Amino acid sequence: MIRVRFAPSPTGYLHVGGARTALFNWLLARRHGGVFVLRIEDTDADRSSTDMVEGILDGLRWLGLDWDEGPHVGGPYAPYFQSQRLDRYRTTAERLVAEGHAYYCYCSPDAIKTKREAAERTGVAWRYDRTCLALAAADIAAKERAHQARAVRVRAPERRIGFDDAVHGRIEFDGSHIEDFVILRSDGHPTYHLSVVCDDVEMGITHVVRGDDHVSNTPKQLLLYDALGAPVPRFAHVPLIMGPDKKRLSKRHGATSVIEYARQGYLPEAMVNFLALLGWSPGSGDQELFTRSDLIARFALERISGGNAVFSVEKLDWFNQQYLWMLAPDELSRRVQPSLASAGLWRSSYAADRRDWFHAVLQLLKPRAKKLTDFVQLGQYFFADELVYDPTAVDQHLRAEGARDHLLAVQAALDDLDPFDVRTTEAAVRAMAESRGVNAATLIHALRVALTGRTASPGLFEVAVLLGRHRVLARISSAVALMESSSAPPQSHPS
RNA sequence: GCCGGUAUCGUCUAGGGGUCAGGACGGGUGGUUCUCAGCCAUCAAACCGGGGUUCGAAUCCCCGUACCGGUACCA
Repeated sequence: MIRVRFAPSPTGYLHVGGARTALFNWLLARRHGGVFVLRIEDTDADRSSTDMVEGILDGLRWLGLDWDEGPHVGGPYAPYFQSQRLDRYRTTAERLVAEGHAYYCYCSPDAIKTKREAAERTGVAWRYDRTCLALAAADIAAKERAHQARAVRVRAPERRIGFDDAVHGRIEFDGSHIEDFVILRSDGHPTYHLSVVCDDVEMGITHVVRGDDHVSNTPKQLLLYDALGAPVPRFAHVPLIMGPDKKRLSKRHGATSVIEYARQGYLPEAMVNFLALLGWSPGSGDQELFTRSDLIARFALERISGGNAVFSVEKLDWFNQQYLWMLAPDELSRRVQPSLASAGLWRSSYAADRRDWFHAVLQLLKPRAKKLTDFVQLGQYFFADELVYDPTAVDQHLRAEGARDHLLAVQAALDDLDPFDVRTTEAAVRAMAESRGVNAATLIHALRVALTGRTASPGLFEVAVLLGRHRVLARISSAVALMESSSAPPQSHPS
């Protein structure tokens, strides 16, 4: 039975890199009918908070990565918060000392820091000098009597140590580079190495899938597995996600939190598809779009790329657009609702008697939308009573020669058109253009600005019909009024 | 500095001793058209460098270089 875990430390929101690591773990578990454990690594109390924990859980829920054991759901190895497991780490550390795998170190962090800095100045690679390993029994007794603070260090053997990584293959380290590292701080808190290994062992984790930044920690943890007499899991170190400048992805590259992408109108299914293909590929075939079950069926650690990958918002946008288009009308309207609501443009009738109309509008706008939030801007003239005129558009098409008369004529023609549909409105406008001796485009452009306030929109006649005769006529009047009221200083809008 | 990892179009990648080095995003051009988007067609764009091994290397080996990560009583 495969057991994997995602073990975030709640010092921030769920980062896209963490999200992808979680996704890979989840895919592996689902692929093999295993268990996906969520464990919170909050041993660093200063930097952790319960708000952050919930933020991370929200991110995972949004992506649809459900965990089988962990916060809220519990499980046979509860608790799943490391801050509630501190006694186990302490006990384990004591056990390692008792068995001779570790020893107490009374050196103060400051003293060590001083030594290290001195060593670095002379260009020598620093390792803890084992001062306390050499302590005589009497010295130790004296320090104990004085209640001197002590940390626990592992006694690192001088042998080559390596492992077979699922993505990188064999990775080996020379023991001479591994120092006697601290596993239990003098305040009784474990360091990362101790807590991960303890928990991974106790929770029966079979595969450790984590970021590449952990490869150099692995030999130390291998030592711990060995000292504990525990079976070593299979490791898979997945490459990091970078910004467009190839630097570690950070806020200055844009959003890094998955929840931020949710807010920006991205769909979780698009994010999952995008993230899955960032550093992983199913191999054969040119397919880019994968459903969740496709991904589960094809996922394999061995197909994860070895190199870092650049996060491309452009490609994410494309995925999002693809998934947006696949949404059924009802589903699309349900998902667009929050964006419209926060812009103050949502009406409950859109889900009731005006449902069909609303669906038709979304359908018309859809090819122009990449994100859910795009519908706010794209559909402003459908959803708001007050039209927002783009000054450039007004200058260009409304203040044009004869525009006023053209619009008035079109208005009259549309007034008693029956029926009022795409075919009839188009025919009427084109006929009007011909009788007035102008290009149909001239009338269409002016009319578009009058109806939408802008130069770009879906097909003008589709827009007109969905707006409805009443609003069309009214907006033409408003446009004419606008021309008359502000005709004196035509285009005097500096800056 | 030391240790570890990685190197195929701008980006994500497929491939892997003999291929026209394939796809996708993005970009260019043309078409459709009332604008925008979309759609259709089409183009440009890559095997980090140097040595080997081999009939043949992008692919295997070595050496460089670049980039990324680590080098804590952070995780």
